[in-house]
Amino acid sequence: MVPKYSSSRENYVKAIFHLQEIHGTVTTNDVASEMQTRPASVTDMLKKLKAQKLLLYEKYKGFKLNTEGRKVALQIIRKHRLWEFFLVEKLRFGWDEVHEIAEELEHISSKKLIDRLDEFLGFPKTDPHGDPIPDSQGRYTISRQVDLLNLPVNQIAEVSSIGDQSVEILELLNHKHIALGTRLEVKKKFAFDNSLELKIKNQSTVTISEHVAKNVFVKYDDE
Amino acid sequence: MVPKYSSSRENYVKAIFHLQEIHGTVTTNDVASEMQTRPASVTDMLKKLKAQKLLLYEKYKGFKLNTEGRKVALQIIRKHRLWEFFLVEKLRFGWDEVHEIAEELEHISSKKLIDRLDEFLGFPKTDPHGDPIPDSQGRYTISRQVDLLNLPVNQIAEVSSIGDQSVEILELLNHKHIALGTRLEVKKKFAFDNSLELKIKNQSTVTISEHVAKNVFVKYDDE
DNA sequence: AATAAAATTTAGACAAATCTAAAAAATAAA
DNA sequence: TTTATTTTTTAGATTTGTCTAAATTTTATT
Repeated sequence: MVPKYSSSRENYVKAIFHLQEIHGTVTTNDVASEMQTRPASVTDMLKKLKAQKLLLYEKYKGFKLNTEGRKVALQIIRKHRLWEFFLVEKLRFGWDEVHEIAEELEHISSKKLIDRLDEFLGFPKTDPHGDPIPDSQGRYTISRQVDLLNLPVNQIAEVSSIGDQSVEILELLNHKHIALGTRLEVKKKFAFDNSLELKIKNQSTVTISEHVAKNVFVKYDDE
Repeated sequence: MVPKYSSSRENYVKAIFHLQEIHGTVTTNDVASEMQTRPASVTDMLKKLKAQKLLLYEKYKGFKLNTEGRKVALQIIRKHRLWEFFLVEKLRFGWDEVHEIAEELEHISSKKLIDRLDEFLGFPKTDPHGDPIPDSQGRYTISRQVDLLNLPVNQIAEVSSIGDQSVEILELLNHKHIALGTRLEVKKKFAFDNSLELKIKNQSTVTISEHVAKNVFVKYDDE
């Protein structure tokens, strides 16, 4: 009934996973600065993670998680993001205040708990920040979040957030039937003023200015 | 943002609180056997708790929590019981499987989290085992859980659990309109066969056998 | 009241996670 | 390709929580 890995070990695995997603390979200093700790402490932990067979590591060379390590990382990320979703959707927290609490909750060990929570929340695909939530097998779909200017033409996407929170832009978007969750695609880009022509799914075709496009963020599945 | 007390310290405080509720005063051996640890470890921790001013302790004498210690204990108990309630009511766990998970969740530090959870759950007064949940100030109403044979005559009480889980007893109780949460009182006790006459609140008067009475547990506010 | 038994505490050790300061290895620069 | 710089690792301490074995204090029993 004792957790397989300590909170500390889990935090290292999570940090390494995060860094190797960005840079491919990971260094001791990277981890130290990511985790606000000392390089010597990182080295100490690397040895333990290697002994536990979560890590490919030879001293003075770079390192990365092996398959088992990635599996562990994805389960922690799953827990973190499901708890964040819970805090925002059920307990009415703002998305800016949930991270710290989820840092604690992600270390609760029960697998059954997290699977039941997932079900209770309706199997959400992304957390309140738009990041994907791995399923109980660790599978997830990478969705990219970009503003409309950077959305490839003919790529179907879903509105995930609005940059500018002014009443004015919301009024404009509302008029054009664009809201959070709306599925749409860019049909044409006009180089002259960077305005866009959008096809709102199952709806009309509308035109928006560069200024608006910059403030509408969408996500779409990669590949 | 670091928790004020470690999980280990919190577990000791909780155990001491539990024991002093039962026996008034607490001994080193009591705590050791309650926590499945060694007396020497208890002594070590007592010193730390005393240094932290949670405990009245002189060596070789007994000890007990001071006001601050009791406050801390009640907040942990509050968290434990609210999480148990959540697990049973929202995530459909059985009450026999929630204790261990709540042992972990009770150490999550955010006060705001627990107050929001309390609100989300509708400010429940008791956990799934019928034990009282302290409010955010640590106040709670003691309710006693007894079987119907031991319920004083004319004492209004609420059905809190059923001992025997057979289909047969549930069918019988269902027929007599007795369910979890039903409010009732004992009007008459027949010494001949220990059968009881009950008044179901806002409903009929019914008679049940000793066998049934033994398996129906109720709770009522003390004093 | 003296002694036996039980409870409690101390002394000293250990594991986990962290740190500082110094040494070693790898990389960059002259 | 030496030398200088940066990165990484080691050596040795520290803190927290735990343990065993021995010593001490309290309580119970003749």
